[in-house]
Parts: sequence; C-alpha cells; structure tokens
Amino acid sequence: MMTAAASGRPSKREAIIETAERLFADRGYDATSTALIAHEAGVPAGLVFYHFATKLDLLLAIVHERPTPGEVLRTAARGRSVHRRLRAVVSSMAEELERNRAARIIVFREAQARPEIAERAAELFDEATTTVAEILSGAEDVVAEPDRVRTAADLIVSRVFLDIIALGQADTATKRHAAMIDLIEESLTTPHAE
Amino acid sequence: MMTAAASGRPSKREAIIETAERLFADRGYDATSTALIAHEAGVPAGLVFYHFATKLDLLLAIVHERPTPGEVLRTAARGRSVHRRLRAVVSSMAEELERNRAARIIVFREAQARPEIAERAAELFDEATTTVAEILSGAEDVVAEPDRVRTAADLIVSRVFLDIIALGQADTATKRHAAMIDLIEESLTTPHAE
Amino acid sequence: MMTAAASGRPSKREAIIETAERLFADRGYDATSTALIAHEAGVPAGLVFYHFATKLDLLLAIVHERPTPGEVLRTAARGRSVHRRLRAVVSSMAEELERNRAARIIVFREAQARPEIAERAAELFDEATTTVAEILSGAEDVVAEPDRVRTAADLIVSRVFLDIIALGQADTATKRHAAMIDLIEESLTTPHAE
Amino acid sequence: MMTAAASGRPSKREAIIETAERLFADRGYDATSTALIAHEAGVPAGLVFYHFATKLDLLLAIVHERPTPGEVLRTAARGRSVHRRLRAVVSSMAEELERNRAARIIVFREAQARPEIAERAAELFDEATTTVAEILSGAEDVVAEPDRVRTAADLIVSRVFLDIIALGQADTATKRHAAMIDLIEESLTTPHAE
DNA sequence: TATGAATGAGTTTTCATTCAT
DNA sequence: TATGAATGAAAACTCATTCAT
Repeated sequence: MMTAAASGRPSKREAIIETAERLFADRGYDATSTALIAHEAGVPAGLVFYHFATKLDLLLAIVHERPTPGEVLRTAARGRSVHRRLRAVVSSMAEELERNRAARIIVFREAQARPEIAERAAELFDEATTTVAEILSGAEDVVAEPDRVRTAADLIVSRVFLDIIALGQADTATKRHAAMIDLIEESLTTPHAE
Repeated sequence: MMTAAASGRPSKREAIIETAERLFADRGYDATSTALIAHEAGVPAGLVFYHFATKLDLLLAIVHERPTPGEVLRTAARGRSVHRRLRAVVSSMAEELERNRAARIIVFREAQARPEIAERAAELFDEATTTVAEILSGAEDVVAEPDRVRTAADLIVSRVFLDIIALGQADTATKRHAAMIDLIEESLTTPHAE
Repeated sequence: MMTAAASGRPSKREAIIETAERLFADRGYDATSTALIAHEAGVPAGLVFYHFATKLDLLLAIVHERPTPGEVLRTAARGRSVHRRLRAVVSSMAEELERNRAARIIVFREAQARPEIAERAAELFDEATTTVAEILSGAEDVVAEPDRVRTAADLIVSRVFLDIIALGQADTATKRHAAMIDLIEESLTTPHAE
Repeated sequence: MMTAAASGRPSKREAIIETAERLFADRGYDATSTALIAHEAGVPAGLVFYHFATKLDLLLAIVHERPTPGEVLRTAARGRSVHRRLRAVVSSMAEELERNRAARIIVFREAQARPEIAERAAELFDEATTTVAEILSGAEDVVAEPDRVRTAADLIVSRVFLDIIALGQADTATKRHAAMIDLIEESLTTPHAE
C-alpha cells in the first residue's frame, strides 16, 4: 500500500499545512480560524484535528517543516572574490526568503509572544549569519578579521530579513542590495586603519 | 471646570491606552482581550468602547500617538566626526526604541496583516533613515557620497529596528553596535577606491 | 419668562420626540438606541433621560401625543350622498395616516409585543371605524342597516390602515381606493335582497 | 446512515426554528435573544450559529420555510355559489393564518424595517389576493366584472390579514367574517347599476 | 436645564476542540 | 482516515441608565 505522498496524490495533511501557511501569513495566526483553513483547503473541519492535536501544533509544523535559510545558503555559489560571494549570498538568501516568505513572516511575527517560536526565529537568524560569515571568510581577497566579517554578515542578514518580515519593498530591493554589497565589500577588502 | 488632563488626575483614557500598549506588546493584539485591558487598567469593560469605537481604533491610537524615532533622533548630539555622530545616533535610537519598545513592537508586528499600520511602519522607518543620513552627512570627515551615506543609514536603522521588533538580545546589543559603528565609520571616512 | 414652545424656539424635548419618531418608524424601537436619537436630534446623550425617565416613556409619548385619526375624520366634509361621504372619508383618512405615518407604523408594529400599545392601537382603530360608520349612516341615500354600515366602515378602515402599516403601495392606492369606494357604495345604497 | 429527519428523531435545527418562531412572535425579533432561543429549544447556545450564520438568517428561514397562504387557499373547497366559496375561502384563510400565526406576525411586523422581508410580505399578500379572486370568479352566480372581483378579494384578504397581524380579536372574528361575507357576496351577485 | 463620562449587564457571534459514526 | 454536528467558553461590542458637575 502506498502512502499518499508516495502515490503523488496530494495528501490532505499537506493541503492543510499549505493553506494554513498562506492564511497565517496573510491574516495572522490568531485571526485565522481552523474552520477557515479547513474550508480553503477543501477538507472537512474535523480533519484538521485529526492531523494536528491543536492549532498550535499546526503552527509549529509550519515553522519546523521548512528548510532553513542556512541550508540553502550552504549551497550558494562560492566565487573567488568577496564581491562574487557577497552577490551569491545576498541573492540566494533573498530568493529563499521570497520562496518561503509566508513561513518566515509567520516565524518572526509570532515570535514576539511565543517563546517556542522565538527560539526558532533566533535559530534561523543565527544559522544564516554564521553561514554567511563562513562563506565570506573563505574568499581570496578578504583582509578583515573574523569579527568584522561576522559583523558584516550580521548586517547583511538583518537587512535581507527585514525586507521580508516587515518592510518588503520588493521593487527597490535589488538596488538597495547592490549598494549594500558595495559598502560591505569595501569594508572587508580594505586594510583596517587602526 | 478643569479637564482631567489639566487637573493632573490621570485620565482613564490614558490608562486604557497605556495598559493596552503593554499588553499588546506582551501577548499580541489578537491575544489580548478588551476585558483584560479594562481589568488591568482598573476601569469597567464598557469604558474601553466609550473612548474607542473598536478595538482596532485603540490599536491605531497607540500606533499614532507616540513621538516618532525620527523626531527623537533630530535632537541627538552632533559631534564633529562621523564616529561621534554614529555613536550618538545609534545610542539615541536604541534608547528611544527601548523607551517605546511596546509601541514599536506593535507597529511592526501588526503591520503584516493591516495596511493602515504597514503604512505607519514604513513612515517610521523612512523618517529614521533619512534623519540618520542627514546627521551623518554633516560630519567633518565624511568622504563618502550621499548614496553611500544613505546606504549606511539604512543598515544602521535596519539593524537597530530588528533588535527591537524581532530578536531583541539586549545583552549583546552594545557590543554588536560598537562593531557596526566601526565598520560603518570606516566605509564613510575612507576614500572610495573605484 | 417665555417657555421654549411659546418663544418659537424649537424645544429640545420636541426635537427628541420628532427624531425618535422618525427613527423608531424607520428601524424599529429596539433597533434604535437612545444615543442615536440624541445624536441625530443634536442634543447630548444625557438629555434624553432628563426629559423621559425611560426609553419606553419616550415611545409612549410618541404614541399618545398625536391627534387620533378619528379626530381628524370628524372634520371630514359631509356631502349628501354616500358617494361623497365615502370619498371624503377615505381621502381624509389616507391623508391623515400619511401625515402621521411614522407614529401609526410605530403603534401597530410595537403593539404585537406590548400590551400598553396594543390597547392604543385598538383604540385608534375602533374610534376610526365608529366615526366612519357615523358619517356614512348620515348620508341621504343610505338604505343599509346599521350593522352593514358598520361592516363597510370596518372594511374601509382595515384597508386604509393596512396600506400604511404593512403594504404601503402609495402608487396604486388611489385607484384601489376608488374601486373600493365603488363596491362599498353600491352595497350601502342597494336594497338588501334577503 | 440515516439522517436526523428520516430517523424520526427531531432535528435540533427544527427545534431551533420552531422555538424562534414562537418567541419572535411573542416578544419581537429584537427583544428575543439567541441565548433564550437556545435555552428554550434545549440546545447549547453555539448551535444556533452552527445552523444559522446570523440571527437574521434564522429569521429569514422562518419567513421562507412555511407554506404560503396562497398554497393552502388553492385547496379550499369550491362550491357552486359565491356564498359557498366565500365561506370556504374566508374560513380556510383564517385557519391557515391561525396555524401559522407566529410566522405571519413575524413577516408583517418585521417587514417595516427590512426590505428583504417586506418583499416577502408583499408576495404573500398578492398571492393570496390573486388566489381568492380566481376562486370567486369561478362561481356560477358571479355577475361582477373581474376588476370588482379583485377588489372584493383585496378587501377580504386585507381584513383577515389585519386580524392576525395587528388586532387579532379572535372572539368577534366569526361574526365579523359573516357580515363581511354577506356584504361582499351581494356586491358580486347583484348586477352593477351604472 | 444641560452635559458627557461612566457603568455593568446583556447581546451576537466566534472558535478551538470533541465526538459519534 | 474521514466527517459534520455538537459544545461551551470567551470574544467584541451595545446600550439603557446614572451621576457629578
């Protein structure tokens, strides 16, 4: 007997998760009723609670069942120069966040009031920062010390996360990213005048 | 006949706003009942709706009746050097955000699902960035072009805002800020190698 | 010192009554709040309860402070023939009901659930029927017995009241009234074939 | 799997409708709380809103889920003479209205302030009038023209409706009906003297 | 006679969750 | 694994009425 997933038939559990993700991102967790999720997912109301014991469990499933930005970053192209690596890192992060926009919004928005999720948000942020720092420090032309590389990584990750979770002005993002890359690049490739 | 405000007697309207601000920040807008607000503010439940037609109106009052970070920044100390200005700007922003932490959290958290508030969030961010850029460009030792100054301002504001609205690790903030100031300072005072 | 009424200045009490009458007729007694009445009348909320001890008292004032249809009917023109009297009676009743439409609607609508008002509704109806019967029986060419005249009066009053209180199709009323007059006239002027 | 209806078990939805009908008629729509309805129907408060999205929907269900007086009239006995038909029509209408008294009261009382229901009230009235006119015009001894038959039908329906919706004096109704039948009969069976 | 804030009981409605089938 | 009715606690909001001034 094949599972729903293996058979290609979209499992109802998946449908619930995906619908919930979209709705939670659009209207917020509290403002989304389980009945609405069921309705929009095309499943009976009771089924939500067959698959998820509570509404919070459904939220946690969304929050944990996505690849982390860090994982994706690790596969980013690694050119020789800081410049190339910066560009690869920023664009692959932006892309990933865009792809999982709903999940990211949810994580960061709900983090404020829910310790469980705050922990996850911190995890995602730290992992991303660490990965970016690693990538940058591997470039040929880096002259900055590890701490400064970390600071640069932190600024980059902060700015790109903020795009998504609060002020997503997609139209101006590319230009802004280029300017940021430029500034950061210089600070990593210029000898630090003490 | 004296008004409540003039008489020094704390108006019940103020009590409601302040209590709501605290609770909204702690538990989220949706998760805070108007009954709880009234209870904690020490007023009868009905009074909330005498002063604010709807719960959303109460939220909007909180969101609009606070000084903006930009206003506060404008009064920040302006030393001669980029370094001094950066320090003044970062610390006064951090201080202001800390003071109005609740209101800021609310604005940015609730912005996701509420266009009216999203607009306000963008306003606050833009005003802060513009003000920071202005302050920095007035320093004696700036060599960077206006665009770069703006980019630097954007990075600073992003990072400090993010502290508050999502991942406020107050313990490491000071150190992180110093590192950021250092990096940014250099990028503004070092001639740009084209 | 002149009273408000005598001075020509519209008393606020009057304003409240008139506004309440309109609103009660449009939206129903229960669905009209005293706050709305005060607002639309342009008076402060507290004043309603200065003039009327309870909301029900305000309703009763409206219900009792209008001339009855019977009073108006008594002044209707009295021609010689049944025909003339019928026409006079029907048109003066229709006119009166139109003028006091709101009050009539209120009386009959609220009568269902409020004994005090049901009594008033029955009063208005009986008085009107009795007056119409009197007027008709005084015509020269009446041959019908008093009971039949009363029956005719009852049908007329029923039909005209119904126009107002439930199915007021003002456009077709005139034609309908003419046909009714015609039918009734004949029944009163033709010797009853036993 | 049997449905509640098929199983003979009284459905809770039905219980809600019937209880609401009674209470709305007795105390008025606005003055009847959904909590009271639920309580008297013996169901939990929440169930009302599972079956009816809003209180108004419950009212509309009552207003639309009853046979119309016209339908019932169509099955009224049709004797040969106008007299027999009049008696059959009046008594079957009175009976029907008595049986569905609550629903009729509700329709006509609530029509004033609610267009949706006003439409239904007009429908019920028109259908009844048309059916009565049809029945009367089929009698052997009718000499009146169609327009006059319609006028007679209108008077009859008006009077019987008014009994129910506003001034239901059940005690005198029978006598009044007999007198009305008498008057109307004559007007339909006597040649019209132009 | 006027005023507007205050009060608290009551209203409709929502909703996570349970349960019998 | 599904299903849809059922449940009851809690939510936002309304409102007649009171009261100090």
